[in-house]
Amino acid sequence: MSTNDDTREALIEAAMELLLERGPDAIGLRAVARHAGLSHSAPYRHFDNHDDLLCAVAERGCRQLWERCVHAQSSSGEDARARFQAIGVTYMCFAWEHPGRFRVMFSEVAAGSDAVRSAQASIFALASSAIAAAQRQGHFIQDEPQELALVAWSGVHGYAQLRLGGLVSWLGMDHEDPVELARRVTRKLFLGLRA
Amino acid sequence: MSTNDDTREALIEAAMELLLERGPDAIGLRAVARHAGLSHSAPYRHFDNHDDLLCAVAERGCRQLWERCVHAQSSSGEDARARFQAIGVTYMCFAWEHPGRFRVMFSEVAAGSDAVRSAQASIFALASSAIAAAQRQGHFIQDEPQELALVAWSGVHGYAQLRLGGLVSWLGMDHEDPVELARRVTRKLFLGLRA
DNA sequence: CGCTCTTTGTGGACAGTGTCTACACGGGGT
DNA sequence: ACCCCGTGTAGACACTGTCCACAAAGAGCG
Repeated sequence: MSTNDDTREALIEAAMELLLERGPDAIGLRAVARHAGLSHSAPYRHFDNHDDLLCAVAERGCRQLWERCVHAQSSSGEDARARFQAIGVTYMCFAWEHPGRFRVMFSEVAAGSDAVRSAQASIFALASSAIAAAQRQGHFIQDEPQELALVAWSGVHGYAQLRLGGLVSWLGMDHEDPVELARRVTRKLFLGLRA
Repeated sequence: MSTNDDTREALIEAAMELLLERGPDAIGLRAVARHAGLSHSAPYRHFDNHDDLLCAVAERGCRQLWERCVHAQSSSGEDARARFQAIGVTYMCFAWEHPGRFRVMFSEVAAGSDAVRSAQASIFALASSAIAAAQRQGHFIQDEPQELALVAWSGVHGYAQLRLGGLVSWLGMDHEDPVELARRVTRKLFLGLRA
């Protein structure tokens, strides 16, 4: 319930560590409290719910991803198309490097949280404005930017999700450099499949 | 452990009903057994594990989706591009109509099962061969079909996943006909974003 | 027939979980 | 000095996954 708190932060941090070490199922309310050196019911002073904790973790993950995307975009020159591609590649690599975080960010309970959705919306807005810039430079087709962003995000997100599901390694493509593969996929999304 | 069994089928069926009515979290081992009118430990005669049950329903879901894709493809004419698009639209609509099933099919535990992965591979193979056909008709670019299928599937799967996450309704696009929207997205994936 | 052995189902038990409630402490405002 | 209120604790309850020991029921075989 509280807004400004220190132990709340410690609990989220403990949850992130547990998530990193043992995956999403390890973030139980009691396990997190134990990991933070607190009693089993302490978290209820800072979170409504188990789901509430998960949403806090998801929100933090979204903000981290957003930061990385912002940084990748701003450090890749002036060409709007390159900037846009940098966002996509960063997104894919984030999912690849932090599978647990990514899973929580787009889990079912996270989907029901307004805070998480607004954090996701920031990422979407970033992609959307990058697309608008690329449109102004004449690289992208002249269409509703929102819808283009939806399509682009679908491609990037789907690739990330399928990779987490093990598809890429099942296809025998996992020996490739993840960054290079991500680049190829984003380029194909950009160019389309049409002959 | 057993291979041919009737109650095993009943348990899976009970799990599917529970999944439909109350979502993925409702498929507990005990809850499923109760729903099937059995004792709490009966499922252990037919499944190794809770995860094993989940994988069985995931596998069944994959096979259902595969059947629907096959049917959609075969009942949409001779044009290879239309056949390919039919698969994508069917995939998106399946996720939209059966969100619980879809979530289980691509959950973390399902990703660890060989049976599920081979069921997913059937879907991928379907898309892959549809792409090869479209290439032969000159509709698709001449590139490794496997990689094209990966990109196409990424787009379709990502859209489905994001829609489940509530993104589409958050964008205010949920008043549109889902089939029509799915068509637009697949067309954009086909055409690409390039000007 | 009677005897085993395997399969299937049952209930009991244990640890672990989410959640609620009752209690203890400690600092800030009146 | 007093009393709240925010924070932390332990206890309890129902529920879960999992394992174990047991019962019934049938198959194969002397």
